[in-house]
Amino acid sequence: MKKYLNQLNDAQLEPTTQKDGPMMVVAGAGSGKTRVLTYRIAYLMSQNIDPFNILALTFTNNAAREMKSRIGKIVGESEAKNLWMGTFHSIFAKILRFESDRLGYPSNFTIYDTQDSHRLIASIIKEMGLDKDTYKNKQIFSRISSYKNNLITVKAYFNNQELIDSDVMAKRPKLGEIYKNYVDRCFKSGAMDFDDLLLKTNELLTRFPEVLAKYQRRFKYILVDEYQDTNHSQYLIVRALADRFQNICVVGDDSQSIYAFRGANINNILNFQRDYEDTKIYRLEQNYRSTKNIVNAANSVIANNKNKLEKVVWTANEEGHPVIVNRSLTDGDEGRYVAASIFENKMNKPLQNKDFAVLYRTNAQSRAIEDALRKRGIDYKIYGGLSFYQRKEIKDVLCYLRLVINPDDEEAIKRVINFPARGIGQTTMNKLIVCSNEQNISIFNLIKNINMSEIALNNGTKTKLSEFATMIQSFQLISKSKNAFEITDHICRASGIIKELKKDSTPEGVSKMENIEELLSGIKDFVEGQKEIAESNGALEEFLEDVALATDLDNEKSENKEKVALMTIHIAKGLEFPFVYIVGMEEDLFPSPLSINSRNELEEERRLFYVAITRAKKQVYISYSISRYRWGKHIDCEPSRFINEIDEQYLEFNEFNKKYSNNPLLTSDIFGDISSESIRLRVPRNFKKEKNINKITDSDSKKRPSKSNLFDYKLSVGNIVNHHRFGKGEVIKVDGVGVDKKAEIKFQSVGIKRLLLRFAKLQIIS
DNA sequence: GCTCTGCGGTTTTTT
DNA sequence: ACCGCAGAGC
Repeated sequence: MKKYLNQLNDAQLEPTTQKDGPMMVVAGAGSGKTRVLTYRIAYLMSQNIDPFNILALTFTNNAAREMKSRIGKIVGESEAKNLWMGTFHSIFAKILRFESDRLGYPSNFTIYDTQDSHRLIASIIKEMGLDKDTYKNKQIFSRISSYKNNLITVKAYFNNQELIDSDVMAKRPKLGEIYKNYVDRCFKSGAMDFDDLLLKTNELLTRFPEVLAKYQRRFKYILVDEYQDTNHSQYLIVRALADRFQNICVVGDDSQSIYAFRGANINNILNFQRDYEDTKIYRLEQNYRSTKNIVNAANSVIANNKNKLEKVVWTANEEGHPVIVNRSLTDGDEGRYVAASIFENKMNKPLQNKDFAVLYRTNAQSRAIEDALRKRGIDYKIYGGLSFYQRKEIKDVLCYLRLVINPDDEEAIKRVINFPARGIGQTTMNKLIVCSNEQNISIFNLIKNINMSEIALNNGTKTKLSEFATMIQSFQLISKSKNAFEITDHICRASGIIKELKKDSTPEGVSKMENIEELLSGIKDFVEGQKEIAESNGALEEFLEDVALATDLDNEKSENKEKVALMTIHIAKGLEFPFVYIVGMEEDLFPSPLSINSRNELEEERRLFYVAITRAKKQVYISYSISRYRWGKHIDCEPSRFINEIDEQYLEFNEFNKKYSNNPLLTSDIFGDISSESIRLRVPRNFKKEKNINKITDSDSKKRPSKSNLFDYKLSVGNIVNHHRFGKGEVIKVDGVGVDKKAEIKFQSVGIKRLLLRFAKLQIIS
C-alpha cells in the first residue's frame, strides 16, 4: 500500500487518506482524479474496511471498467470483485431486482431501452387518437424522462397545476394522460425504463425505512465519480444512502459537465457543502496527463465560459508541440488526412494504433474516418453509436430471450409475435392491446388462454396466437436446463429466424445472418466467462442485464487494444490517449446548431470541446473541412468558433496539403496558389498581423460569432485586381460567404477563373 | 394480412 | 442517403 501512496502528490494524498467524513474533490482534467478514487478505495481496504461496505458509483460503463481494472491491479482481482462498483443504473438495477416485490415488480423485470420507450409512447399516442405531429414520441419521452429524473411521478404531475398549465400552453394538454398510460403499461409489462431504475430506487428508499437503513448500513463508504453529471434523482439516492455515516466522497469537475441535456444538475456539486456539514474540499489542479501546450490551449478555451468554479489547471510536463490545426476540402479529405497522419506518426515514432483516438461530435461523422482508415489498413474500433444489440435482427433475437425471462414484456412481444411472419398482423395486435388494457392483464397472459377469451378474433388467429404462447413456454421450459448459449441457439432455429434469414440472399440478408452468428458466439463467450464465477446462476438473465446496461459486450477484448479508437467526445470523457484528433471542427456541427441559442447550452458545448482537448497526452490535432457531405448533399462549412478561442500561441496551422486529397477541384485554379505559406488557415485574430493578404477586416473578430462576418473578404464586382500568376483582371461576380467566398475574375491573360478568395493572392488595384 | 412504395424525418450527446 | 413507417393495392 505504502508504495502506491508514494505515487501521489500532496494534493492527491490528502483526499486519498481522509478516511471518514464528507469530502468533495474538485479535480481538473488529467489531475489524477481516477487515481485518487482508486487509491482511496485501496486505502480504505487497507484500513480494514470490508469491500462489501464500499459503494463506488460512476457515470458510464467506460469509467466503471477503467476503475475496476485499476483497483484490481492494486488490491488483487478477487478482493476487488467484492466492491460495489458500477454505474448508477447497474448498481441500482441489482438492488431493485432484489427488493422488487416491495414495489410490486417481478424480480425479472425487463429494462426497456430508449427504443422500447419510444415505441411504447408512439403506440400510446396512436391508441389515444392523438396527432403524432403535435405529440412527437421522442419529445414526449424526453419530457417524461425529465419528470422522472426530478421525481415528478404521475401523481405529483397531476397535483402540480403549474406543470399541467405549462403543457397546456405547449399545446400538449394530454401529456399527463400519456405519462400515466406509459407508466401503467410499463408496470403491466414488468418493465422499467432507464429513468425508472433511479426513480424506483428513490421510491424504495423513501417508502421503506427499513430498506433504507439496510443499505445505509451496507454502504458505509460511498464514492461518486463525475458528480457534476448527476441528476436530481441520482443526487437524492446518494444523499439518502450517505445520510447515516456521512462517509461520502464526491469527485467532479464543473468544467467537464456535459450531460445537462439529460438532466445533470450542476447545483449538486455547487451545493455539496451545504448538504453535508464539515465538508472538506480538496482541489486537484496539477495536470499530469498533457503537455503545456495542450493544457494551456484547453484553459484558453474554457476561459470563455462565464459559469464556472475558479480553478487553475497547470502542468509541470514538457512544453510539447502546439495544437495542430488542419483544413481539408471535404470530409473525405479530412478522413484521409487523419489516416495519413496516424500512418506517418507510426512510421516515425514507436507508436501503436491504441495510442490514437479520433473524436467527433456526432456518431454520423465516423463514416469518412472509417473509410480512410480501412484504405490505409489501419485497424480501428468504433465505440458507442448504434450498438450491435440495437440492430434489428439482433434485437429481435434478444426480444425472444426477454420473453423467456419475462413473458409480460409488451414491447418484446410486439416485436417478435409476427417475426418470422406467422399471420398475426397489426389488426390482431390492436385488438389484443385494447383487450389487455381493459382487463389489465399482460398480452402474454391474454394469448395464453386466448381460446377461452371472448375476444373478437377468428379461430384460425386464435390458434396461431396460442401456438405462439406455447412456443414461448416451451422456450422457458428448455431454458431451465440449458445455458444462455444453448437456449439462444435453440430459439434461433425453433422460432424460424434462421430459416427466414437464410431465404434472404441479398448482402443485407447475409450480413444479418452473420450478425446472428456473432451474437451467438458472443453469448458463448459470455457463458464461458460466467463459468469462472462460481455462484453465477441463470446466465441468461445476467446476459440480458449486461446487454441492457452495458451496451458493449466485447469491452476489454485484447484485440481492441491494437486499434485506433473512434468515438464521440461524450464517450471519450474519462479516457486519455497520446494522440487525439478532433475532427469536424465546424460551425453547424460543433457547436451543435441546436445548442447555440442559449448561453448555457453554448457553454456546455464549449466544455465538451474542453473535454476533447484534455483527452490528449502528447498531441492534439484539430481538423475541419470546408465542405461536408451531410443530409445527402455537399454542404459548405466554416471553421468552428471554438478554434478561434484557443490562444494563437498554442496553435500551429498546417500547410494545406493536397496529397491527402483526391478531389479533382484541387487541380483547378479556384484555390489559387497552394504552394505558398499564404494558404495557412487564417483565423480572424491573425488578420491584423498578416496585412499582405487581401483586404480583410478584423473589426468583428472579437465579437462572437456572426457567421458571415467572421471571414470577410472585401471585394466587389467591378474591382480591378492583380493576381501574381494570372496578372490583371476584372471581378465579374462574387458569391459564397465567409471562407467560401469566391469570385469570378476575367483575366486579360487566361480568361475567366473562379478563385476562392481566402487562398488567392489578390491585390485590389481599384 | 402481406408487400411494395413513397414520404418524411434524420444527425447531439448516454444509461 | 438512409431508415422506418403509413397507406394503397393485392
